Amino acid sequence: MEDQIIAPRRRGRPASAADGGEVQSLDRAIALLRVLAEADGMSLSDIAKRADLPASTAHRLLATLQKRQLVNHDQENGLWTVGLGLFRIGAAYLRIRKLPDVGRPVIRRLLHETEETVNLAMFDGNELVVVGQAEGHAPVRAFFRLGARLPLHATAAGKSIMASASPAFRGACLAQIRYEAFTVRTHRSERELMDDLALVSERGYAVDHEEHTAGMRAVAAAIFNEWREPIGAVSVSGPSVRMSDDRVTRLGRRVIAAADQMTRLYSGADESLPPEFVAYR
Amino acid sequence: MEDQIIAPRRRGRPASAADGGEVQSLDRAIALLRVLAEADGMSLSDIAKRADLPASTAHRLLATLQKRQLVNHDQENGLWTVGLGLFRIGAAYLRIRKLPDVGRPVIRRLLHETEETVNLAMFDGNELVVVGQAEGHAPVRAFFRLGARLPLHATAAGKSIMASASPAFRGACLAQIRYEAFTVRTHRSERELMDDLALVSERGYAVDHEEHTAGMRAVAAAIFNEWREPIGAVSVSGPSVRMSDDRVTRLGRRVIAAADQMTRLYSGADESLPPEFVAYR
DNA sequence: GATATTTTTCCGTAATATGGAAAATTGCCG
DNA sequence: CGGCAATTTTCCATATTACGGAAAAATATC
Repeated sequence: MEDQIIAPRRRGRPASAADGGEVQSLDRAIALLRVLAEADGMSLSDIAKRADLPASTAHRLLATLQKRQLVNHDQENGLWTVGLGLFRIGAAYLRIRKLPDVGRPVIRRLLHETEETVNLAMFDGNELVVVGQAEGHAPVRAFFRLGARLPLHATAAGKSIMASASPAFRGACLAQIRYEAFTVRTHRSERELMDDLALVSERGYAVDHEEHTAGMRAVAAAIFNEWREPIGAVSVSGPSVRMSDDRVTRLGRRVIAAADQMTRLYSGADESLPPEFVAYR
Repeated sequence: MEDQIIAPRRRGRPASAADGGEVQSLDRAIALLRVLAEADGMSLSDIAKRADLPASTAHRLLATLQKRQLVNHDQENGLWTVGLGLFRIGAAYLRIRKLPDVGRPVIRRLLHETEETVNLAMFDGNELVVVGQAEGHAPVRAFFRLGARLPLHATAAGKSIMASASPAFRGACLAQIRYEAFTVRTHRSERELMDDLALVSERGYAVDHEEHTAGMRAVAAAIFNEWREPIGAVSVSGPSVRMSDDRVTRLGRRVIAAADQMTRLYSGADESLPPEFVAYR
C-alpha cells in the first residue's frame, strides 16, 4: 500500500444549483423503503397504496430490494419488512460520521482558542483518516484535507492512539508499521517509537516534532469509545516557530480536555443528535 | 382506529422460485451504497471504478441518492459519504426486527416444552403487534398471525406490559384504552383493569381468562430493554380445557423465565447476531 | 500558462422500466 | 362444498426512461 498520504483536492466542475440527474426507479424505491421503515410488516397492496404506485411496479422494486437483502419477504404471510442488509449499510453511518458530527463544535472552539489548525482523525485499517478539521487563517495553512490518510508512526494523533491502546491492540498496530521516513526526525524503528509512546502515556498527550512535515509541530490526545478503546484523536498543529516547548505543554493540557469532551459526547448521551443515535445504545 | 384485530392470511399467487422482476438502476444503486458503506469518503471516479460503472451513470445515481439524503456530498472536496437518511431507515431494522431475531430460539424451546402456541408481541402505538410465534400442532390452532395487532386491555401480553411499566407510561396507556368488549369476560372499565394489573404485578405474569377469545386462556410476561422499560411480551396460549389453574401457575413461572432470557438477549451482548448489532451499544 | 484530471452536463439511442391486464392462489362466505 | 372476492405475481406491448460516450467546465499540477 504505497498510496499518497495527502488527499487530492477536488477537481472538475463543481456541483451546480440545479442537479439535473434523477433516476425515477431509484427515487421510487427509496420512497418504498421510507414507507417500510415507519410501518413495518405491510402487504404489497398496502405499500403500493401508501407510496402511490401501481402494485406491479411496487412488486418489481421490492423484489429487487429483496434480492439484495434490503427488505425481507415473509413466505408464510406475504408481509414485507425492512431487511438486515439495510441495517448493515445504515450502520456504516455511525461508524464513520458519528465522531465528526459530535466533535464539530469542540473542534471549532479549539480553533478559536488556539488559532491553529485543528484536525480530527479516526483510526481505520492501521492508518488514520482525517474526518474533521478547522483551518486557522494564519498565513501557513495545513496540508491535510478531509479524507486524507496519515501514518500512525509519524503523527501526534497516531502516537496518542497507540499509547492509550491495550497492549494487544498496540502490538497489532506496531507489527504492521513500515516506518516510512517523511523527515529526518521520523521514528525509524520500533525501539524509538516505543520510547516515545512511553512518554506519551505519562503526559497524556502526544507531540510530533517535525516528524511528518519539516517545520511543523503538532499536539494530540486520544478519543475513546464507551469501552475505553481509542477510536481517534484530536490534534492541534502549526509551524514550529509558533510552537515553543512552553506552548506545546499548554496546548497539551487543552487538547486533553477537548479529547475528553469528545469522548463523553461520543460514548454518552448527546441531545444535539437525532434520536436514532441514542435510541438503541 | 376500528381496524380488524386479526391479521389477514396471505392471499394471491405465492412467490415462485424464479423471481422475474429486476430493476437494473436500483440494483446498481444498492451496489454503490455497499461500496460507500465499506470505504467511506470516496471520489466519484473511485466509486465508479469500484462498482464497475461509467462515471456518468454513477454520478446520476449518486445525485438521486443525495437528493434523498441517503448519501452526503461534501461541496468542499467532492467526497461522497453515507448519509443520515440511510441510517434513519436502517435503524428501523433494530426497532422492528431485533426482538424477533433474538427471541426465536427461546420461543421454539417454549413451544417444545409446553406444546402450546407461543406468541411474541411488541408494544407499538398503544397496541401490540405480533412479531414472532410458534404454533402448536394441536388440533386447536391459534388465531393470530404475524403482524396482527392486538389490544392492550384484553390480552395477557398487554396486561403484563402495563403492569410492569412506569406509572407515567402506564397512565398514558390507560388514558387511550377504549375498553372494546371481545367476550363477556373482557375488562370493561379502568377500575376492573387496574385491579387485575395489581395482581399481575404481584405474580410477575399476566393471565387472560377468555377475555379476548371465548374458550382460550393465555399466560404472559413482559420483556424489557436496557433501561428496564417494557418493550414487549411473550405469551403461551391454549384452549381453556387444557389450561387448568394449576397449569397456568406452572406456565407462569416458565413464561417469566423465558421473558427474562429474552430481556438478557435483547439488552445484553448476543453472539448469534451480526457484529453491527453490538458494535454501537 | 499549458496540460492532465476529474466532475458534471448533454443528448441521441435503445435498452429498460412501466403499468394494465391476465393468471394464479387462497381466504371467505353462504 | 363451491363460487366469489381479494390479493399477489407474472406477462408483455409500449414509450418512457435510463444509459453512457463525449463534450464542457473547472481546477490541480507541472
